[in-house]
Amino acid sequence: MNAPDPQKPIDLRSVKTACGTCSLVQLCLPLGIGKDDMELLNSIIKRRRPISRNGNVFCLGDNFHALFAIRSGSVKTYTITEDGSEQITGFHLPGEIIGLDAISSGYHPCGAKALETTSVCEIPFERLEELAETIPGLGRQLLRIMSREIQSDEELLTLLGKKSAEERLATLLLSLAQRYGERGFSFKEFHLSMSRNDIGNYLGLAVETVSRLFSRFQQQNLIVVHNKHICIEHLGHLQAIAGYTGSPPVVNVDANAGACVGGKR
Amino acid sequence: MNAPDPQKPIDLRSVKTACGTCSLVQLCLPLGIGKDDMELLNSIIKRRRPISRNGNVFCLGDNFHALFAIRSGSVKTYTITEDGSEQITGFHLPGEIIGLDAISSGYHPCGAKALETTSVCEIPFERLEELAETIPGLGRQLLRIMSREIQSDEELLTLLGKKSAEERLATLLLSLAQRYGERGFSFKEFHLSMSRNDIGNYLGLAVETVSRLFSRFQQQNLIVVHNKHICIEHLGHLQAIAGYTGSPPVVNVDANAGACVGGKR
DNA sequence: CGGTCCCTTGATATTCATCAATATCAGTGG
DNA sequence: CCACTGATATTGATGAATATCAAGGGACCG
Repeated sequence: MNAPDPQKPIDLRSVKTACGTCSLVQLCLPLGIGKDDMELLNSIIKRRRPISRNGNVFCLGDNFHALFAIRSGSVKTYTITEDGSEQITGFHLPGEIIGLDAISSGYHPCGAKALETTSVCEIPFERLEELAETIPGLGRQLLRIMSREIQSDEELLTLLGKKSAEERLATLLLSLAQRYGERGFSFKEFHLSMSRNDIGNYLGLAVETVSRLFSRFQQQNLIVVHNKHICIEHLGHLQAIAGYTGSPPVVNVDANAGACVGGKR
Repeated sequence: MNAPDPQKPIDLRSVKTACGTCSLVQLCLPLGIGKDDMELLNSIIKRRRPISRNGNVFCLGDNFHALFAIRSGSVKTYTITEDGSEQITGFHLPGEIIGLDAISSGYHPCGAKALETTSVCEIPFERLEELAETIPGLGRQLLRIMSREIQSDEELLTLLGKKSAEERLATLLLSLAQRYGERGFSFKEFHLSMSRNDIGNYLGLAVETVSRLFSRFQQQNLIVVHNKHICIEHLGHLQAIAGYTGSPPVVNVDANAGACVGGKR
């Protein structure tokens, strides 16, 4: 069930113990804070026992009291629309923080469900805020993480607003490839922990369309698909499909626009 | 070129525009911080001269050095995709903070352009971070604002991923109505500062579709349209179209799922 | 081994984009 | 005030992309 780990980048035992020895430290909350401070952060974090597939990390509507960092496994976050259908808002891999959208309202506008057996670190938010007052680097990193989340949501907006079905799936595959790569796994060969249904839901497509696209991509020798196992054969070509036309993006189209108010370019 | 110097103590203009007397204080950054602290915050904020229609608040790719709060007018934020086309990521009204997506990378992944004559407050980010270390409430409010942004992006994702053209336009109209209402304007009658093109772009629809929908909504007596002036005639019906089916949304569909790990409901 | 769920593939339907023509609006200058 | 121009908006006709419906095939699990 678990993804293959070719280089064994993650020693499970050490991951279990503390942020200081967690291999995800470069991706996660403690990035850029000192050893002593890390110890403090470590002391407020609760490591929970693994959640099995389809288990909830938190539920839609839950009171917000903590953020969660994914230690291993993977998670989908989703909302339920007024008519009862689900919209998946993200797939999350180890090192990513979920629950950020709940800070403002005090309850979770999204639910989070494990796609496979998953361990998470629970980070009580009040204590995190207290800590951030004494560790400036921590507050900064939290802002950076939230900013990155906003940025990635914006990319997803573009995907849903402008891209064709082909472009959408190619973009998702490349995103997963890159993120697996950043985590020490192979970027060209990985396991999809989510169902076709989830993929379609996330990309705003019908399941059938997703299925057809996988078939088409395979026919074109872009990828090899075996159930949930994906192998990317032609990264460049896949990037081309995802929207890298190769043509240089024209940044400032309108010549008549005034200069920017805020700042030098 | 430069904004009026906020340091001068009893300059009428600065008094007029200071956070302490700004009508947007309930919506904006200073919410929930004390009078003295407000003065501090006020001292780092630069008020810029108005930007005329189509002028840039900041440009795509600019180095990030400040957030901007909208004081009056309205702004669209947008990215340019690889193939050179624009995707609008948001319309922003007074009291809203833009530029949050630039914190993590240090440059602006979105541009921001005035839809009409617009004034903004420039909030240098480094100084804001310094200040947040001494004013805990400020850091908290910043997190809340970012969280709200994430939440609203997620709603937009649902809109683009699941909703029909009709639902999308109705949702946008209701969102604008509500936000104008919160700002003390009429919620049932307002002026669209953006073009049909912008609306279509934002909603992931062709201009022609938007135009047809306006016509159809008007035929159905839901709204009255005069160019850019909108009057909502049947709020309830519009809400129904936007997705409020009236049927209670079933929150926890799956009975077999495990209990939530994080927290009590 | 049988049942269930998930995935795939084909045929048809629908929504919305695109193309094209006209209409309206906002400036500009005579 | 009017005529002129370019941008913006509306409306109709057509087509393409993708959803929906339907059926069969395969994987996983007890």
